[in-house]
Amino acid sequence: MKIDPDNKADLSAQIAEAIRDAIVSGQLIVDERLPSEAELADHFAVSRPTVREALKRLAAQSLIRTQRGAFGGAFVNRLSYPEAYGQQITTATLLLSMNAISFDVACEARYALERACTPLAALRRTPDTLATMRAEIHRQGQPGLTDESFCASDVAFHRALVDSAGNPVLSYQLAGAVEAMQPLMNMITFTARSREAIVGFHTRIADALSSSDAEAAQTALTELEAYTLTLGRDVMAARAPK
Amino acid sequence: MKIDPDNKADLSAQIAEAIRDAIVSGQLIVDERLPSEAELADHFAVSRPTVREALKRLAAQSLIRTQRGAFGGAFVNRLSYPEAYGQQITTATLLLSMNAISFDVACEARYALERACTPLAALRRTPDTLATMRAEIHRQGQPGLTDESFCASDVAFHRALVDSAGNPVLSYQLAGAVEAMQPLMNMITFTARSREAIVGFHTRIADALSSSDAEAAQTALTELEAYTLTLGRDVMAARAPK
DNA sequence: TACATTTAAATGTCTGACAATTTAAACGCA
DNA sequence: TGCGTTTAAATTGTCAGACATTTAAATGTA
Repeated sequence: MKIDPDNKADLSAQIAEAIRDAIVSGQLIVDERLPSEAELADHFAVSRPTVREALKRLAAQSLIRTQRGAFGGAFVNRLSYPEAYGQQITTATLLLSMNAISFDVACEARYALERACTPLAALRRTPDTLATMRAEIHRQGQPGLTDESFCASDVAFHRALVDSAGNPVLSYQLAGAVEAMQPLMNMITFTARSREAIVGFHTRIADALSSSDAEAAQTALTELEAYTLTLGRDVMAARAPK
Repeated sequence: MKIDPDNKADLSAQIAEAIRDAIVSGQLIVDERLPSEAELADHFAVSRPTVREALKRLAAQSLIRTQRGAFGGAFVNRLSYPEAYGQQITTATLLLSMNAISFDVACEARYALERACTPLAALRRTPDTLATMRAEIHRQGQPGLTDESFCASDVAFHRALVDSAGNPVLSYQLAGAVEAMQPLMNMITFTARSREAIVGFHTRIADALSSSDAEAAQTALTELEAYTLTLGRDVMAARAPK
């Protein structure tokens, strides 16, 4: 873990980077304990608050975890799937909300990625994931549902679809794409008719996966994409009239 | 921006969360200046170092940037694509390296995602992205190339393929999938024969995109996936003999 | 042995100070 | 007045030292 010469950037950022490099390069392995804050301060010739700021940076990225008490300290953290999901989702959500991404572009990306899952999902869907999809479809048909709950159920349905592919890396990658769309979808007011149409598409997708018909599932997804696009465009048109 | 009651978790983590919530919920908008550290310390009734640790957590996630001097301070940062790419890549790389993901699973996810891009790429590929792909193919044919350089060029080729789809959100999502594979691919020793085979697949893909033949591109990608899989399996078999 | 107590090591937090940096305002000068 | 220079103020970056809190090992005791 090397030192920092006469770089004039923030010391805490430099130190964080040095430790991060040590982790990604394998010099520090999972569950290994880092030197104590005092030792790190000594090693880098800085004060303890500066070291602490560096460690907090790493903690924010789930690269380390800290434990108080004797024989506590900072440990290299095994990045778990849930943590990775979470980071993926917040990053994707922020990227979309802060960069004026058009509904069309986000929608296209999302459905393209979901279509990538259907061949695998048709092969590997389990009774479990199918049941989840059916349950969400049923919920989406309930009359009293708010738009937000409908959206949340929509997300749950699509996550089940993605998980059906039985590939955790794929699930991780798509978590951001699916979840980050929710704020955009939440702007849509779902009429009884549009809900009915969406439930219809969902049913077709679930049926196709049940019978392992990847092609039918893709077709239904593509039609759902086109339909979602028209809904989104209506909202955008209503938002920016004139 | 609300306070924290009698939660006994780290104060800096709680404060970071409070500010993050304010950002994602839109209470704080892009380029808006946060209160000074002293004011935040006062507001949350903690000391300045504690506030600073919270701010460093947010800075590590590119949620804020800081500026020194009078009228400096912490500002809500617009998450740019390059930053998002970077986070995506480091997270995906760590997830793969720390969780004993099998080569097969990672490979499957990557090619499934890339296949999702081909229909769009066939429609929208530009002379620019095609030229990049051709250039990388040419480089991959050079004799003196090290295995690492070959890998890097392979990544560049696939990124060009993804970028051909002309959808920045899709490019962002796939950055992790493509780049995170590189450490795994780097374990492979590419013989002259395997390089020739890979260049052949790449050429077929580029040709297919040139002539807007999405189906041919998908077929070539699928065959490349199968071929990569055999290479990876050979390495894994050699690694864990007995 | 089993349980309670002590102790030591580490992180979490606070206080107060100074350094470095940057901008706006004040000032001086033609 | 107009413009360049200086000064002052605000803010983050860093440091030193201290105390509080937590945790597990070591120790003592019945």
